[in-house]
Amino acid sequence: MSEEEKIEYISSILREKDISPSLQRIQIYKYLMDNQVHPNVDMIYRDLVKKIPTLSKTTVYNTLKLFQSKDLVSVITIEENEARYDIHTHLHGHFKCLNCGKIFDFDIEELKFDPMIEKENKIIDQQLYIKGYCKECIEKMNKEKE
Amino acid sequence: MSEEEKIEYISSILREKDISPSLQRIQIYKYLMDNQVHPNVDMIYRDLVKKIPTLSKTTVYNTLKLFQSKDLVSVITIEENEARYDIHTHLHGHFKCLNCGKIFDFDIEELKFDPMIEKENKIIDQQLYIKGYCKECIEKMNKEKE
DNA sequence: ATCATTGCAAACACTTTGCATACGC
DNA sequence: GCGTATGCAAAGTGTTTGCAATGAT
Repeated sequence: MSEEEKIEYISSILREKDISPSLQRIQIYKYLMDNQVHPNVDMIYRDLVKKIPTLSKTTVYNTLKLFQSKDLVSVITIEENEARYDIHTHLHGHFKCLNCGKIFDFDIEELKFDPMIEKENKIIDQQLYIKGYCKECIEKMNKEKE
Repeated sequence: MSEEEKIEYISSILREKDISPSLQRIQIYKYLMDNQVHPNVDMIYRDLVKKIPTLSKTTVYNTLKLFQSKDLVSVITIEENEARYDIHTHLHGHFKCLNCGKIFDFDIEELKFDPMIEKENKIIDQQLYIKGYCKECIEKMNKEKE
């Protein structure tokens, strides 16, 4: 997809949700598409302000809140101190390495829990978070031991 | 279990983890035992300051951090803006009602995901969060419609 | 011209830090 | 008496709010 095509594609997604596709909104959405690393507000701001020098953090906050309310992005609260954002896709889990801080996705086949939960309550969003030590950090730690 | 027995029991748990069982620490642990509603720091502080008038929020923060590091409590980050605390027990999920704000536990039989995740990485903690509308709120909303 | 969007600055809320006081062995 | 635990006050950090300036149709 060319850059222009991508922008047109994003614009159509936004229009479908009754969001007027401003420069800032398109770029924030594009950033989330291109950088699926679950960025926080600061990362989004610091990278995009290079392209849009007048950009303010408030706009990033406003836009993400808008996207959230329209179900375009989901918030990941695996970190205790800050929100991270993810383009809304299929159900997947998030693994956070307690050593290097990296957060990566993994596929979930199925979440098995008491079916009454689903029957009695209305589920809007599900998040599975796993914390631990990632493959790379474990290997590094093992090497250091030698 | 009598009150004294409970305090003795908590003291032994703390001592096992090399934590000297001070009045504050015992009462914070007891609060988490007695009130399994996933309180935040403010709830713990507001209730306990009635019993311990000199209590400070700093102590609540310090103590919870200490308990966390000793694996006595787990932090629930289902809320975007604040941490909630839970006595460390068996694996269970948390459901948060987007209407009334209540958070309740539910049992998980099994978490099914790619076994490579478990093989390659070291899992320390797992959290499953579900957000939606709870039974009571759904019933209330349906009644209001009539 | 009007309405929506943006962005600055200030306010907010939760949490952490520095340091002096108080407590326990 | 000495080391740890406590608690006040201030600072820090992520986020929200109020409002004026800007932009789009």
